[in-house]
Amino acid sequence: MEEEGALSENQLKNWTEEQDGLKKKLIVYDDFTWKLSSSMLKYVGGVDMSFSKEDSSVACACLVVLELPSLSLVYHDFSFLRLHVPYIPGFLAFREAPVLLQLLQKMKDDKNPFYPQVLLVDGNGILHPRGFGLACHLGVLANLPTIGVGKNLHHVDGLNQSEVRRSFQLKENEHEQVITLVGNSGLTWGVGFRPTLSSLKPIYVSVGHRISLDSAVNIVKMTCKYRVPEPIRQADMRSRAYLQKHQLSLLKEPELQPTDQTEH
DNA sequence: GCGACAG
DNA sequence: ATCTTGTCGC
Repeated sequence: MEEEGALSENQLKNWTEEQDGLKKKLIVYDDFTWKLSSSMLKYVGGVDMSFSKEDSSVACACLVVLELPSLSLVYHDFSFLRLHVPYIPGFLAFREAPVLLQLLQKMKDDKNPFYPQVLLVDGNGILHPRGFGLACHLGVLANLPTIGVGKNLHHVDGLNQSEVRRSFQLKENEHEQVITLVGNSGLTWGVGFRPTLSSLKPIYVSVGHRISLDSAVNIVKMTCKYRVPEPIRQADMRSRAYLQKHQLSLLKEPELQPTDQTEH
């Protein structure tokens, strides 16, 4: 009834090799036909997952699509399932990417007109020990522009959460909404972002796939009503609500198949 | 060796 | 990730 325990070193090695292999396809500049400044960007997707506290292998994945500039919801879909892969820092994609890809693929198969032009992912992009987090992983496999959004900082290349918060407090930065995350190596990994100047806890935005950091930050700005960009926030709230409503029946079914339910 | 470590 | 109400403040 629980997820698998510790993984073999071989598995981690295989996963590392898979990340390094997929990383060769990563594109970190704007690779799309629409223009941010125009009204050609209409459909922004968001994905998130919630988990049962009784059985952490029971999960609900949610994909939403919001329409710009109103940020109104035009699509949402869920998948309820049992996960058999544990969460290991640096390997989140192997736990969450399969079901999220399935939700995207279903939209594509249905030729749904609201298929997202860009996807916001709860989890990092290149802000990752090997420069290939969940947002990159999803972007490459779905061949879709993606943006990574972390609610906590994954400590990479000497980056440190409290230091980022401190630099937002500096007087020279008191009017800054964005702080570039430059590691000890001199590489830029992403930005710390605060939706309001009074926000104490920033979010961390990094390039996923087929987008530049500058464009990624602009899209986050366009979709941020609260701390977390609205597409991810909607996917978060809806996956949590769906889980709480249905988990009783799910906990009773040891071998329940993944079930999709589209509503819109 | 020890601690840190997206969700 | 998950638990969890009210409450203080703009």
